[in-house]
Amino acid sequence: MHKYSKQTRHLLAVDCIVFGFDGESLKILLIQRGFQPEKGNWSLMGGFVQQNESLDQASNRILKELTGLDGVYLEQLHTFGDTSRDPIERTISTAYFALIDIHKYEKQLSDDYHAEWFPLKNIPGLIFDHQDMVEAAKRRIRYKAALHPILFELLPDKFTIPQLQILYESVFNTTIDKRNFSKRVLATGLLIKLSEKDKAGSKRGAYYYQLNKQNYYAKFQAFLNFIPNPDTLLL
Amino acid sequence: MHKYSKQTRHLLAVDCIVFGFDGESLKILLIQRGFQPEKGNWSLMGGFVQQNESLDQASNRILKELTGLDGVYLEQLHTFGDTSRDPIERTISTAYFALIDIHKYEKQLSDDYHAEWFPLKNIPGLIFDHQDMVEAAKRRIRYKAALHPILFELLPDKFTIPQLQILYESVFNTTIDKRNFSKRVLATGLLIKLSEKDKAGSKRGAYYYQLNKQNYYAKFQAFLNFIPNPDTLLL
DNA sequence: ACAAAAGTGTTAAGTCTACACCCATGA
DNA sequence: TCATGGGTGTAGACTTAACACTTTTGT
Repeated sequence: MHKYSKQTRHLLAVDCIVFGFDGESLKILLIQRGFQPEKGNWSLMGGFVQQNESLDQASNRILKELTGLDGVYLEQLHTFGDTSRDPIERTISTAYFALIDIHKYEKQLSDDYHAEWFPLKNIPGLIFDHQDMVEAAKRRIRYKAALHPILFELLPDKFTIPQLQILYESVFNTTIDKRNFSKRVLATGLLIKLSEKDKAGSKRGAYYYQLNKQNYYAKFQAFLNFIPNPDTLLL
Repeated sequence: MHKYSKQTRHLLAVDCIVFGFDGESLKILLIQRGFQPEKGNWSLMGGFVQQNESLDQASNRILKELTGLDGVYLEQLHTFGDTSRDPIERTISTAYFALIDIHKYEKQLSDDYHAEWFPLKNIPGLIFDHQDMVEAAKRRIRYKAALHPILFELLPDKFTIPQLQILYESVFNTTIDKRNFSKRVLATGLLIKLSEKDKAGSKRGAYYYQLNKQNYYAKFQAFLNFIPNPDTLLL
């Protein structure tokens, strides 16, 4: 059969916004672009989609090539298609966002890949429309986290309730009463209490918890409502 | 400056899922594909993205060309990029969904464009991965409508509360107590009661309401909670 | 012994759900 | 006059928000 021979063909890229949490604030991972134009400027992890790979495959490949990350939470965000978003040549880019446990990869990212973490409040100027992508990703992660337990993807396997609370507080830029917070999270049935304690944050130590993976997958789509007044959310 | 000359270029399409509500059930609009392959089979409204238009522009153009629709609610849904989704040649497609007042366009759509409405429960076989797109759009509209007042886009300018309730019930495939429903919707401050009544549905007649546009835009992002138990929702 | 963070329970306010009757009208 | 759909209020259950003290332990 014939091909669609009369149609214009386009450059297609994928860009990845990688979120991490270091115990204090939400951060995103940036690299210095390795080629012209804008060589040396801060950029999301991006690359062109090849002929024989799907978009999901492309995002995974690019993330792996540029950061070594593999098998992480990765979700399509939005496709950015303004005609002049890349000044060299028109390129449509599908943005993905990833959530990772920052500590698991910290050294590898900086040593091997020269990627750097920037707190969301303090992002440097980015190339092209990457700033817009970051904004969209921030909105999406907030929106989704208000309803679904995705933020666990940012924590290590074992974590404490105070750590979890700080994460929620920093994502939503709010403060939550710790009594109410712990009641809520425990009521979800998503956490398994371990006997071990984390003594790093205090003398007394805080109990470690683990995700109950079964309940996690089962309840992933259920609404959560960890956040008292989710009025400021945008889609 | 140079172009990205070594990179593969791709065919890029846009497909639109158009939702309408006829007072009984949610429907989507389909057309019979006008060219090979799969000529004559049911299809979403789709077309290729041209060199000098953004994705948003492309979706608006294609919708207008194939249905005459213009200025309607249109939102990007997801980009489908599997390598073999179009058997002729690899094509990446960004899906958009539209919400329209079905009665406003009914005649024009069938007479001029030979587009047909199908109830969501009874969609014919569709070309390529259009079935997946429809599924994704159904999920998205439910999800978003559970939280934001988008369903008003499906109603005429003046509508009654019973009409609105039937719409919500059919989108969520549930039944809602009418006393609680009207309390809820009125409490949002989104509705303006008119003195006129709709006598079509009953002898007594039901009051018409209009959207309070100011509050609508202001509260669009606020969570609503019209739906009693939104547990079955997916993103 | 004291500083610093962890852990826990109660009460009042607010919200949600379930539920039933009267109204207006055209046929 | 009666059948049909429209419109409205309340009480009990439940959920949420606000709030403070005790525990543990390293220094």
